[in-house]
Amino acid sequence: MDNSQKKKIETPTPKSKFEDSPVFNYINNLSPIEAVRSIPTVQTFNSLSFTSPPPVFTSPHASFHRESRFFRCHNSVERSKALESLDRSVSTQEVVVASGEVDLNKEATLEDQEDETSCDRVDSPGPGDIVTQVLLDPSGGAPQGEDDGSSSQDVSVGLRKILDAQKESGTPRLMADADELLVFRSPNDSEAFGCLVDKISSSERRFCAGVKLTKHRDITKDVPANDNQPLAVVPNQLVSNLHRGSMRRRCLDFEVLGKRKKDIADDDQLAVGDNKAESSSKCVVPGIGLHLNAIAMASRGIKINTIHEDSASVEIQKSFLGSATPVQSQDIMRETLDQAESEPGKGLAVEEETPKPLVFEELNQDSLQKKKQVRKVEEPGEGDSCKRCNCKKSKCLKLYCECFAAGVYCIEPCSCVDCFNRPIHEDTVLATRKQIESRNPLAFAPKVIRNSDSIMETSDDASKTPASARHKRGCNCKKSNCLKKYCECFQSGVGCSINCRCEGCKNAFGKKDAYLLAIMESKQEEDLSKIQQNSDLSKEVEQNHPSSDQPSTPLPPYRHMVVHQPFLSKNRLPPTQFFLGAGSSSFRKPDGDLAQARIEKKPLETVTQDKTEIMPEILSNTPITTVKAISPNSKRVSPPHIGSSESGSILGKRTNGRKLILRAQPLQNAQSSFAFPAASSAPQQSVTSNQPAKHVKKASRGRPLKIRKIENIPSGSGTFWSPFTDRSFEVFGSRVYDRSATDSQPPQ
DNA sequence: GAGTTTGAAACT
DNA sequence: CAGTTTCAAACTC
Repeated sequence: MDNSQKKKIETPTPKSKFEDSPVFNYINNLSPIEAVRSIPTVQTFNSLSFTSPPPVFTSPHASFHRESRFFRCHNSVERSKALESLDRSVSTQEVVVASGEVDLNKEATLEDQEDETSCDRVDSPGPGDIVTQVLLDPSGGAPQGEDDGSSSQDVSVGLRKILDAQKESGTPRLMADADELLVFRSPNDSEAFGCLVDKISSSERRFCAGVKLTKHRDITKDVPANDNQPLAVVPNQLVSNLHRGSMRRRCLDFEVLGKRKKDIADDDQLAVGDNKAESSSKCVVPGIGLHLNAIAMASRGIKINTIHEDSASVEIQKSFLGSATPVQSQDIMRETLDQAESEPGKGLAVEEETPKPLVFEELNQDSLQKKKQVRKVEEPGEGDSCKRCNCKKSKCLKLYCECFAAGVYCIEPCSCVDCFNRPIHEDTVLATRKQIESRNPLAFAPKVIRNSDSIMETSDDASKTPASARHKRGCNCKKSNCLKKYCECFQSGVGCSINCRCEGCKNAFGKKDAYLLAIMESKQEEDLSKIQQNSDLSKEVEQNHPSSDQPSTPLPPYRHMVVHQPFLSKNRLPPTQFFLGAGSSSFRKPDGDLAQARIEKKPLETVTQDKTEIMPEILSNTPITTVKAISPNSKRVSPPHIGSSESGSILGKRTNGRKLILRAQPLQNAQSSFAFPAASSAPQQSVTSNQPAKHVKKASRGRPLKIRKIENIPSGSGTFWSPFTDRSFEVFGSRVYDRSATDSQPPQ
C-alpha cells in the first residue's frame, strides 16, 4: 500500500517545476514517513489492547480503582470531605495507584521493599500514567509487563522510575499495604477478601484498597506459582505489620503447613511480644486451605460494600471476585445487595481496629465511631470472617467453636478457655481438623450455599434452585420457629428449604411451607399457561395461516431453547424464587406474601403479561445458562406438560428437575435436527402417544389440533419453541409433536 | 452477668 | 440411623 501511495504521489505527472519546490519535496517526503510512524504507534496500542479484555471489562476495572477510594470512605460520614481532599487529581490518582499495582505485580516476590513503597506514590501522576492505564486495562489481571514483552516492560520500568522519584517525596502512608498484600495468596481465599475489606471499611489505608485488592486478585490470577509461597514477612515491620502478623496468625493455613511453620514461629514471637497488636486485629485472614469456606465467602467481601448501595461498589466487588465469573459476580452482587437492603448493618462485617497513623486518618474519625456503632449491630453470622468464641470445654478444637469452624485461629478477643486453636498448636489443630474432615468432608464447608452450581450438586430437587441460597444441611429447629438465630437458616439469612426438618417454620427469609405453596401456585400457573397456549393453538388452527416469520421482538440469532422438565418448572420452584425479581428483589425478602412478590414481579415483565410468563420468568432468574424460551412473538413456551400419568415418557423418570437445554442450531440444521415439518399433511390428532392426545384434546376445548408426530427426537419432555420456525413443539419421550403447524400472532 | 433456652455437634 | 449427650451461642432477665 505504501508503494502504491508513493506511486500516486510520485508518478502522477511528469516532473514539473513544482516538484522542485521545497514545499513539494517536504510533503512528498513527509507522507510516507508519517504513515510509517503512525503504524508502530497504533500497533503498540493494539498489541496491548489485544491482550486486554474488551472495553466492557476495562471500564469496571478502571472504575474499580476509582471506586476503591470511595470504597474506603464508605463508612465515613465525611465521605465527600474525604473525596475532596483526595480528589486532587482523580483520574490520575487512580492511574498511579494502578501503576503501583502493576509494579507490585511484577516485583512483589522480588523486592519486598519495593512493595512497601510502591503504593506510596499516589498524588503525582506521571507521564507514564496513560500507558499504565493501558497496561492495567486488562481485567484479566495479567500484568501486561510480563505479557507484552519489551514495550510494556519499558513502560513498567518507566513507571518504576516515576514511582521511585515519587517515593522520595511520598508519604509512608501506604507502605504497609503493599506487603500486606502478600498475606493473601490464595485465589480462593475469599475470606481474606472479606477481612481485608473489613479492614478497608474500617477506615485505614484508604487509598490502597484498590491496590491491595487488585493486587490480590492479580497475584492470585497471574502468579499461581506463588500461591503456596510462604507469606512474605517483610522486614522493618511497621505497626501494620504486627497487625498483619496477627492476621496471619489467625489464619489456618492447612495447605502450606510446612511453609507456614516458619511464619508461625515469627507470629508466635509477635504474639508474645505484642498482644496488643494482635488484639487490634480482629480481622481474620482465613486459612488458605479453607477452600471450601472460600466458596461461600466469595460473597462475603461483597457484603460489606453493598451496604452502601453504591453501584460503584458493585464494580469494585466484581473486581474483587477475581476468580468469579461475571455471572457469578452478578448473582452474588444481587444477593448481597438484597442482603444489605434487608439487613442493614448485617452486611457490615466491620471490626474495630486500633487506628494507625495514616495520612487520612482524620477523615476516619467519624467512620470509626460509626463502625463501632455498627459493630454493636453486627452479628457474627455464618458469613462473617471475624469470629470470636467463648468455648470452655471444647478447647476450640471442635465445630462448636466458631473460630475453629470458620477456619481461623482464636485470637485475643476470644474468651475461650484452654484454647488449642492457636498457631502454637497448629499440629493439633490440623490433626483435629483432619479428623473432623474425615468424618465429614464438608464439615468446614460453608453452611450456606449461595452458589447455584453448588446447589445443583446437591441431590435434592428442591435445592436445585438457581440463584438462591440454601442452608447446606438445613435446620432442625423445634422451638424457635426458625425465627431466631438458633436457626442456622435464619442466622444465615436464608429461607428454609425442603432440606430443613424444622417444625413450625416461620422463617422470615422463607418458610419451608412456602415450598408447597410455590409448588401449588406454579402448578396453577402451568395449567393456565397450558390452557392459554392451547387456546392459541386453537386460534391458529382456525386461522390456518402459515407460521409467522416476523417476530415482534427481535431476538438474538442464537438462543438456547430450554425445555424445562416438569419437575423443575412445576414442582421444584422454591419460594425464594419468587423473591428473586429480575432486579434487586431478593431471596431475603420475607415470603409472607408470595402474591405480592409476584405482583412486584409483574411490572418487570417486558413482554406479554399473560400469566404463562410468570413461571418462565421466575425460572429465568437463573444463571445465564438457562435462557428463557420466548418466541419472537413474545409468546413464551408453556411449561412442559405432565400428563396425569408420567409413565411412558421421561416423565416417569425423575431426573431431579434437571433442565434439558436444547441448543438452537442454525436454520439449515434446525429442521433436520428436529425433523419437522416432516409430515405437513399429517392427519389431525394423529397422535400415537396417549398423553399428548389426551392433553391436547382436553386443552383444545374440543377443537381438533394439528399435531404431527415427528420421529427421532432426542429424549426429553416438554414444550419448546423453535426460533427458526416460530413453532411450538411438544416432546414426549422420543417423539415430538408439532403443535403449531400454523402459527399465529401471539396473544397480547 | 448469670441463668436459661436452643439446636448443632458429637457421641453411643 | 436414631437417640442421647455435650457444647456453646443465643436469648432472657
